[in-house]
Amino acid sequence: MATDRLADLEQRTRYEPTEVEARVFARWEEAGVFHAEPGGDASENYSIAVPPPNVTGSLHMGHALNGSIQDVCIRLARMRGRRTKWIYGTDHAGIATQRQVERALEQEGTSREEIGREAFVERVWQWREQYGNTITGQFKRLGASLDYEDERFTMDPAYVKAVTRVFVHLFKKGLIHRDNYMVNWDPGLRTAISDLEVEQRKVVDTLYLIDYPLESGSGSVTLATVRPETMLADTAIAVNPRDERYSRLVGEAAILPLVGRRLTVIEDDYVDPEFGTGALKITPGHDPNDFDIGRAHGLEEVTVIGEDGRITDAAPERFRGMEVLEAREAVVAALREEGLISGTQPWEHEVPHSHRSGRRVEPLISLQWFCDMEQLARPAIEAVEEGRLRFHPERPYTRQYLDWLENIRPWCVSRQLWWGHQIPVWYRGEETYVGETAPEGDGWERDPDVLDTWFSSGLWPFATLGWPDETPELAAFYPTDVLSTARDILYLWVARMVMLGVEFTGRLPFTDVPIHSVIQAPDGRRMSKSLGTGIDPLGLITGGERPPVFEEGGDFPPYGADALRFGLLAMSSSQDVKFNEERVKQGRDLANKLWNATRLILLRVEDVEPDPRAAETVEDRWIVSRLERLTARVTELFDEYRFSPAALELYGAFWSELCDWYLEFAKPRLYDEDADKRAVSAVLLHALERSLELLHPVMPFVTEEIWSHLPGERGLLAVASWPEADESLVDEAAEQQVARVIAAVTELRRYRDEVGAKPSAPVRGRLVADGYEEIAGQVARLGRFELVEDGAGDGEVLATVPIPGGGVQVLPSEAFDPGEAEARIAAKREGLRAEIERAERKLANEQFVAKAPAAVVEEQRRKLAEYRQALERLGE
RNA sequence: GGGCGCGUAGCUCAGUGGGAGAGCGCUCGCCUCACACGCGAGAGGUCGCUGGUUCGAACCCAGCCGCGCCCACCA
Repeated sequence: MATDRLADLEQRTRYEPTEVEARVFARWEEAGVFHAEPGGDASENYSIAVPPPNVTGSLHMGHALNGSIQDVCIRLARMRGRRTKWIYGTDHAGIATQRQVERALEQEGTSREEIGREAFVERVWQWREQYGNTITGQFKRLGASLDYEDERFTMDPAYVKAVTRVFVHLFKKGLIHRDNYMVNWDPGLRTAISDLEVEQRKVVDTLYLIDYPLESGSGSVTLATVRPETMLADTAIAVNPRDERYSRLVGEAAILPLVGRRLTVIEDDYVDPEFGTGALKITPGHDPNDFDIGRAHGLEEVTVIGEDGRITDAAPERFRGMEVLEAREAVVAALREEGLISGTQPWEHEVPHSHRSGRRVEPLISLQWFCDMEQLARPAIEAVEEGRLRFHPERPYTRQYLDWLENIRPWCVSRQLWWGHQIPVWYRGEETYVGETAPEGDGWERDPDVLDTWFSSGLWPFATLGWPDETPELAAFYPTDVLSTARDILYLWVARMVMLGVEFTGRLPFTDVPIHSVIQAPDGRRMSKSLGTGIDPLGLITGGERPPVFEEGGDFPPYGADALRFGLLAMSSSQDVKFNEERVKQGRDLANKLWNATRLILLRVEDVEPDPRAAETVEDRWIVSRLERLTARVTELFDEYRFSPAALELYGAFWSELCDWYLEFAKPRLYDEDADKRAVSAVLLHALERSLELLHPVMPFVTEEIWSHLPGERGLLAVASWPEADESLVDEAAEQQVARVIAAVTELRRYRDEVGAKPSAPVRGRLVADGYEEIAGQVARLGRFELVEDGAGDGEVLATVPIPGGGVQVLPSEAFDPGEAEARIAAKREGLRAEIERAERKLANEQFVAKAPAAVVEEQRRKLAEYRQALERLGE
């Protein structure tokens, strides 16, 4: 059996992720390691609620990065022995999902209006059945150790109950009310959207100057607007009270062209006398500022643009039914005809657009449900101020979060959609009923609107665990620990979860919020499906066509999930970064390196227990010590949510220290058939075991696969213990000594390279240096020198290669022609002289010696002495 | 309009007060008995610019130039 295991290793000289990953994942699932039965207390358990992807969505780069980050946290906690649950589920994603199904209906030549609400909602459920689990398979492919056995959906009956409970509670508390108010209307989706779903885009419009004749007949007032069509809804003209140019007009009236309405001239401080003509047309029905001014002055609110984006019957007949842009042209033409346009100019400004449909937002007065947020915001602010809720990195997110909450405005929660949580309000005539279930009696009609998707996602961390029922899951896993996200949904989702979590559970839903990079396309543009700049993470895992955003074409090689995870973690930080395929390649190479280092070790070691205390040589003590430091460092970085440095640190330590140096140091003992290999075997197995443990959260597949090849019965790595750094194994002396050996070997290799020594022939030399007693053989072997004792016939010393603590005298040999070495020695002397001069200058500076810390000064003195010695040896 | 961030090797990015780093790319030499997805050696940065603070600045401060993000109701 052990021989089978080794034969397998012997044959596979390359790590093949595709073949391994499916098999390893199946082992995890069979063992049930991703699911934890509720028990214990939330404070000792560990949980994360995954940001729920859209039901019909598929894995994009953001999911892949965020999934990798969360999986690191989850696997780390699991290895630390905590009862760990990564809460899984999907979001019904109101608008996005509804749009997909609408498009499908359009393909079939029908529409949601045609089939009716009930049938439409039924269709969406079918859609979800059909496309709803794509992403589950993709998360598994990534190796995400989510609790797939316990999947939630924001439209599950239990979740609906939670949403309803919350709405009713907030209503009874007086925080939710219905009002006619100005909202952001998306004419494409035909629904109201919240302020957060609006994005400002720079647009060049035409600014029109329009003359409004005065009622008195004595001239006119000129007004500026970029939206002439809205003049049809003007109900006043405002000027600044301190603006003397207009003071005689206050209280007078103008006549609205094309309409004939009488517009009183009012005074309001909002108007900037410096801007435009200093007079402002007031359109309370179609402009948020004018709306406020209108309410303050009790002006009439006229609506000329309807929810369908067309001109309403409130406008003169000739404009009715027109689209907004059509109406704009018609109004301008009509005004021109009357000679009332006194000028135009191009006008660049920011215009609100719908984040979802991309359409220009139409500010409209509409009857909607609003939630007052100020009261809910207070504890959410305090939690951050008191350090109970932390963002990582702290800057700039803490400040941004606080600024937003401190200036929070009412949240428009109703949406004119069919797919979502229908608002639990019923009407009968003038009566309104708000409750968790339909009211008794006939004639009640339910409010047709649904709630903003973010209203239900705001309950995610506790509604997924069964709230409002007091379930065992809720007791065991709420509050959760971490909420990982990109910054784009900090307000939209994170802040709202905090507010609602505190309001309904009395506790923060999580305590730490790591915020990761947004990964851009390689050309620096946003990754987006519509721009064609998206990169499918699955294509990188399994190998697939390289999308056109890459300069080079062709297919991705099958990098594997570990490589993608490593790459994403290594390339990300808090800053936005361009996608970098090289990092993924680096991850693949690391997996292969791990595999092959394993082959060397397992095919050569004796069957002993891994044991760092078996170290017998200085190199052994060195690697053991380095691994302890690595353990401490990586643990610290993970705990600080600094995944990129952690991944790179692991890579560097494993590759350079373990593979490039320690494995080379170990080879003589491994390959010597007569040697007692027990000590080196115990240390090698320890080094491998420790490396696998530390790398497992980042690269779970390859580490688990290798783990299964280790000798002995050891169960799954996924549930092995996370190592704790052991101070007593840190060995300063060994670290210093091996650092000198490494420097010495590098010097010798460089010398060989520069004098053009034949690759296979050793250079003869004599070691004249202190501190290499135990390890001179290693220096000679790795530096490819043949070190001889003093003796007759050594020949002339051709040169001295300076190494820490002395030098190596080079003696004549077959390896190279001595003439070629001279230039190199001269250059070396030059370099040393420069170093000596720099150090001398620094030490001659009295201020430096007086004010710099003693250790810094001492270090300079030490270096100076070292360089002087080296120069001396080179025959200055 | 307000706030925040970035500008470091050809490319992508680390690095917050004591001699400039990584990966890839490049040059030279190696199929050396784990790995060519490899091994060894090397070249390559006046750390955006200008001042200042400091014994000492990529790092702290001020200004400028160039990019980017967030927030905001100036027609």
